[in-house]
Amino acid sequence: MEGLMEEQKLPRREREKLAQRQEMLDAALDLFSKKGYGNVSMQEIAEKSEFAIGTLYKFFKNKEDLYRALVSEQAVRFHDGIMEAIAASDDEVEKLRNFVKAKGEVFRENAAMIRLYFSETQGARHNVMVGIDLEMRKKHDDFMLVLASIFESGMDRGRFRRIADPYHLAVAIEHVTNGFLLLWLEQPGGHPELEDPDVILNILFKGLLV
Amino acid sequence: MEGLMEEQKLPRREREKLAQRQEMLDAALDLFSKKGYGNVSMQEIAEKSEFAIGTLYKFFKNKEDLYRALVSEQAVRFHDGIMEAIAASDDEVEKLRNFVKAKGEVFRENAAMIRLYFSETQGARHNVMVGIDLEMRKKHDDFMLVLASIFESGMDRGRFRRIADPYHLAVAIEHVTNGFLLLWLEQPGGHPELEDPDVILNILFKGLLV
Amino acid sequence: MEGLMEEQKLPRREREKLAQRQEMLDAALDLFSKKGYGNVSMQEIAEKSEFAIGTLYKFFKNKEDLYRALVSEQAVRFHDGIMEAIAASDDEVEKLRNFVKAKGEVFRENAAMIRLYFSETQGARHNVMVGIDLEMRKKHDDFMLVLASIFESGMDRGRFRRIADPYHLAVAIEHVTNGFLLLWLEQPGGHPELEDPDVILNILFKGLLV
Amino acid sequence: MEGLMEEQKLPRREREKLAQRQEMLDAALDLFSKKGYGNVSMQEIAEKSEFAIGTLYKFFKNKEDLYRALVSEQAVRFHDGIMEAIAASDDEVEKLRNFVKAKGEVFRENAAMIRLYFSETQGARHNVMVGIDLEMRKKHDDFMLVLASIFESGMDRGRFRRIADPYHLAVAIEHVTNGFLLLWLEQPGGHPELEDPDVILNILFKGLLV
DNA sequence: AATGAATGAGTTTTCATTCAT
DNA sequence: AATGAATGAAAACTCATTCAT
Repeated sequence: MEGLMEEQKLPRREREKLAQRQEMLDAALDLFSKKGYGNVSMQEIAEKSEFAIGTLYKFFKNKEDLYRALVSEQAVRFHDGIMEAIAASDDEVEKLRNFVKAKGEVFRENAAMIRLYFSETQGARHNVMVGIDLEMRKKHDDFMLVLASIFESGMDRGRFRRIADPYHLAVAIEHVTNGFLLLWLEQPGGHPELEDPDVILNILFKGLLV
Repeated sequence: MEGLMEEQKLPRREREKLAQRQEMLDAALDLFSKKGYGNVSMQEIAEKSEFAIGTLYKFFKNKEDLYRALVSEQAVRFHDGIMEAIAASDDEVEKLRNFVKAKGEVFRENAAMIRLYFSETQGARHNVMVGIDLEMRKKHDDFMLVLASIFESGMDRGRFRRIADPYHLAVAIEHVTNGFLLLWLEQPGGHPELEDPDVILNILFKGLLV
Repeated sequence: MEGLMEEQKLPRREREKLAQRQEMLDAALDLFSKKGYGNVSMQEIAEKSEFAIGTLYKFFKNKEDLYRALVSEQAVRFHDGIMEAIAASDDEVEKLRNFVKAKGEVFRENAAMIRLYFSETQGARHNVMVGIDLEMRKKHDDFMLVLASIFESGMDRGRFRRIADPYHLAVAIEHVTNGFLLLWLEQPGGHPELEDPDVILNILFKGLLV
Repeated sequence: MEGLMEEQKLPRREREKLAQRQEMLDAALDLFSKKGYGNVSMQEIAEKSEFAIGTLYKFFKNKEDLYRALVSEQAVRFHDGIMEAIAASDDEVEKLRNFVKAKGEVFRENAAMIRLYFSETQGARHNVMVGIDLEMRKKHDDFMLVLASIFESGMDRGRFRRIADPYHLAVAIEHVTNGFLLLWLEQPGGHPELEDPDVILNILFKGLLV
């Protein structure tokens, strides 16, 4: 909302520039998520976004810079959105529910981006971002600490049982949600029950053992 | 065990060939896991494995074929090892414990291979294997069904409470273990408590909610 | 002197244009002499001279044209200055002394320009000016004839011995001065004795052989 | 002479490699000397030498490396040849005569190379060899000292008059010969008298002044 | 008239793959 | 069978030049 208002205030030329930049990033996102970083040429991105190659290089220093911008800008948006959702309640259970809900929404709205996000935050971190994205990395680490603190305060306040280390629980909930969202990514709409956050939360909330 | 016996039966020439092939794959695994597929040249693999480039091409149709062989053979080992561990007990809880234990061991022994495993089973499946790895994919899907069936039979036999869909529980345990193992991958030895499978299992076994 | 008077007569607009043009050429001279033609972009010249690229192209058809203008204008100044110095006396010895003196002064005042002068009058005439600079070439050839005529008239008038063909002597004095000035260019101030023209002239004036 | 004998001893493969390398250098020399470094593409050199571009890069790390090899190998040959000619006599006058003669021969046999040599040893040293060719530079400086020492010993032995500093005389003879050879380069055969070394030497040997 | 954003041809360089030895 | 020299297509990137504003 604020973002929109700010954009309106920019001089026309600036707004155009931003729009162009976005078109380039959109084209790149589509191509990268379909074919993978290594199989997309700058030529292709230029053609798809309908700019000349030289223009791409006016906006991004090189291919890696373009890629980094793409991943990092989106990641910032994701994290910020999810953090906001968490902050919207004071109750720990509600916070977790909001987290799962918001993460699900982000996933469903940005499937293409998510594939990229996974290829960079999970495993093979060398692919393109060889030790780059320190900023992104930091964001993610901070976020895990926020999740952990939710479990901790829930325990302190007697809402949660101390079944495990709070940080371990943070890791668990982060990866369980990823797992389910990946499931959805593979066949969108194939698991409508997963759109209910409680289906996911119950796995942690209720004990499996009799 | 069986593998070894089979090899013994092969004529010398054949055994040599297999050994050569393995040296190539080992060199490739090391390089790919360190630098990423796109940053490793066939020249490098040839040098590291001490074969001529042409010889590499006698064994593998092209670079992608070599990569595919590498990933799929490793994945086979990986899955087979874990399946075996699961089969070693009839008790569902014990099966899950064996699963977590075996997966952890495989991880710790094959960090290089794991990076590859993640870059191919998680998200960005396009990186190199654009729609390839069908065989691998199938293996993984089958494995998830095996996991699900453990939960199901546990429920049927009254060992587990029906807190969630068995397949969902399979997804959960798969990703929770991944999460913890990834943690270990980042700082090996940094989380010694995670070497106890029960620390991980408890997260699913015990209910968080009071 | 005349140059200045002419400029004063020009309408303001014209004078401004000439001044702008000169700023462009000055910036270009500095860059070309420091980095070489091939390593200087029009962008850089535009930035250094504080004009827009488009404006550069209003003044010069293209990069080569700008370069040509630069070299040829400098060469004109150079040759005119030296010709004037030569004309300032009627005595041949004095003419040669003035030539050496004036050439040395021009060198010391315009080291940047000199590097350009050498790269164009010596050897590798193709560098940029592939068969271009006919005008410049002509100037230089004429100048050699002037030098030769000094030797000739000196011989006719009995001031010089007929030790060699006058044109050969012209070539000799031209290159000997170049050699010494190049020496100075490499370590300015390193050879103060060379600022005395007679040190150079004596090499031709006095016979080496006993 | 020795060079040839050595080559004969090399294994066939090595000899072929050297021959290929030479073909590349020959093609490059021709193109560079005709069009200038900046106006010759690796593609062109590849085509002219009838190798694939990749093969060029097997022999030379990059374009600059190829250029450097070209200039420096030839320069070494030139300097060595001339040094040898100088060493062939004990008499100073004879040494200088041999120098002028040998330099003339080298010029006449290697006109294309000479253009390149000038563009790198004279003036605009940045063109390509920005502070590179230290080895070459050193060779040339050493050579000037050798020339100077000839003048010095000639003076000590009473063969030469002390008309100037020996190093200055070295600079003078180096540049006077360059001047005449450049003259010849412009119209080969146009100045047959310059093939007699004494025509050049007399300019220094005999005094101009009456 | 002045600007500088946009262009895209052209350059260097890499590397998977082939094939003669 | 094994080799590795040779290939050349394809990629990243630069920069002189144009032209709408």
